[in-house]
Amino acid sequence: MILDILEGNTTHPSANDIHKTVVTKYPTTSFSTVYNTLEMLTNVGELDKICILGNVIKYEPNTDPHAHLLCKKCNRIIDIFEPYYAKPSIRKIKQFPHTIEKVQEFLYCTCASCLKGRQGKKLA
Amino acid sequence: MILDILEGNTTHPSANDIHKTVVTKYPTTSFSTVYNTLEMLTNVGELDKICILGNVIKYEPNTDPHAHLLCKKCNRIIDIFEPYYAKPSIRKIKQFPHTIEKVQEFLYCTCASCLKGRQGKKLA
DNA sequence: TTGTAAATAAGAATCATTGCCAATTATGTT
DNA sequence: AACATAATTGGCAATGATTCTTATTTACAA
Repeated sequence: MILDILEGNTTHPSANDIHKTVVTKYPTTSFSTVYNTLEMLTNVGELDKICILGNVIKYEPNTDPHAHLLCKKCNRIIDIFEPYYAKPSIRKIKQFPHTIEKVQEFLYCTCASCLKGRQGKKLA
Repeated sequence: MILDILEGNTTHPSANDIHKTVVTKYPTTSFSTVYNTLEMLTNVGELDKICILGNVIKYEPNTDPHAHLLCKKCNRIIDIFEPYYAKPSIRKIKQFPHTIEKVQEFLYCTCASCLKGRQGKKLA
């Protein structure tokens, strides 16, 4: 069910968000199980964790390389695939050849909606 | 004193690390003061916060654009200025013109020392 | 000196995450 | 089916980084 919740989900939910959804169907589900499952799914490569400046960990079902745009006004996280994202050109780092397994790129900005003064409620 | 500790420091210390150093000279210094000072220095642009996947916040005195290499074996954070780092080409993002204020890039890897089997103690 | 504002210390509060363990469930074997 | 064993789960306590609160101290100005 956790995979179903995350499949195609672009809202980057936290463990707490996911738990809230799961308990509507399986009311006794504990946080342990949610965290264990998310950890397992991350380890097998189904999910990525993203964490912005010490806030809660969010779970990203789209593991294709892409950047995340972080709006300081509304706290929303927006996936950016093109054209900013720097595709890993690993060989260029002579000190660390062939060892980079993952790249995370965070772009701090004011999002388009907030720029136009029509952003929604600020997320937690 | 906190600025002095961080000046030229490439170890990316945490608030706790900084507090430990400060109390050797000013034994009554509280965490409140350390956190308040770090927050203030961040707000005036002297420091950047960096946070890796839910670990503690580390403080980076070098605010020049650069990437961070994160070794999974020894947990060390290494500054990378060239040639990987994608310099912000902000104008290329049509959806978000002229609004990107900061870019953070994290490269997950095994560092050169660990590759050669001579890494130091794993950091906390 | 005296009043007022700012900074600080101390510790409690918060809260996401992890750890622990007993209870439950699944799996495999006769 | 009955049993043994392993894996998963639920409940909740523990952890620990960060924030909050409040009284106290310090800095500054009139």
